[in-house]
Amino acid sequence: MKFKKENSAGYLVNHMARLFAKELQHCIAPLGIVVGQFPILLELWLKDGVSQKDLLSKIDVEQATLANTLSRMERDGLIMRTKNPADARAQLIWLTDKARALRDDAYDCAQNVNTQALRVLDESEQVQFVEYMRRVIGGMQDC
Amino acid sequence: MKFKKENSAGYLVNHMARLFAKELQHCIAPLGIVVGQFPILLELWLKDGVSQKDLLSKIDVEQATLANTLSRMERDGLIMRTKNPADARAQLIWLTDKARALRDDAYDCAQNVNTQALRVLDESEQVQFVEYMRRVIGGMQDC
DNA sequence: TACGCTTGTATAGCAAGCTATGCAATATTA
DNA sequence: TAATATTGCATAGCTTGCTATACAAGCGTA
Repeated sequence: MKFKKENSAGYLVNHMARLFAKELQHCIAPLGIVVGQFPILLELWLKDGVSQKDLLSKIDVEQATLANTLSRMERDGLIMRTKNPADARAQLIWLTDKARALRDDAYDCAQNVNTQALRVLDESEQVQFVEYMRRVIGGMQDC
Repeated sequence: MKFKKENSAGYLVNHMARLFAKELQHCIAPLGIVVGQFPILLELWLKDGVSQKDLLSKIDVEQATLANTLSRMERDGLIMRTKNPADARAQLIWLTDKARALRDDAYDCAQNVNTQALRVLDESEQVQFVEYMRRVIGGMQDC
């Protein structure tokens, strides 16, 4: 009848996620971006001029979450939207120069947070840890 | 100059945490509770009649987050607050009978979610995974 | 072509997290 | 004891996430 949170994967995962987010937040705040925008920027740095739907397929959040985050990014001058000539419902999403310029610094932040966070594990443990997470996520997605 | 989210611990941790929360949410919704209340209930099931400060020391969220969640729990009839005779600033937090009755079902939910989520790992991998998380969290807390 | 289904996006409304700040009650100290 | 500092909690205001719903534009089909 006991339940120890220190042994509960769910509890630990939640706690760890908040610690990661806090660290990343700290590092990217000076760049003028926030954590929820990060995955979107990662995709747009690879390729912009895409529809919201295209973006959605590459990002693991719900459509409504993406739409809201995009609104804030537009407000903050990180993206611009143009008409999609092929479909009047959709728009094309473009990075601004400002957002483009942040890329390398942002990459560095993410790398540093990961490195710092995983420094308590040795090289092979780190690989295993990431591998475990990928497997767990994979298993949870096809339910 | 590349940054792959599939290899980024931070990205995976965040994604995994949302999947866990979604699963737990699903399971406990019929009980009339929500995920943010879970850690608080876990502590109160062990011992209630405590101050907010006592609770805070056992729960890994900020004070403001706890205060807000407690308000919603009071609204939802899960807790009651009484005056603390020893200190007029503080209050004592008590579970209602309704909340007390949910305990075993809630434990089951949490156990089931953990079991399901980790089923892709074998016994020893599960132990390692949890151990890794504890170490990472430990390392991130004393920064 | 007109009707209805599907698709792309937006909006409403909520929970849960954060930082920053306010404020009254207690404690400390000059 | 009066002034000041600390403590316990609440509130404001924001982001990020969710579900549910709305709605216009496009598509398919009778």
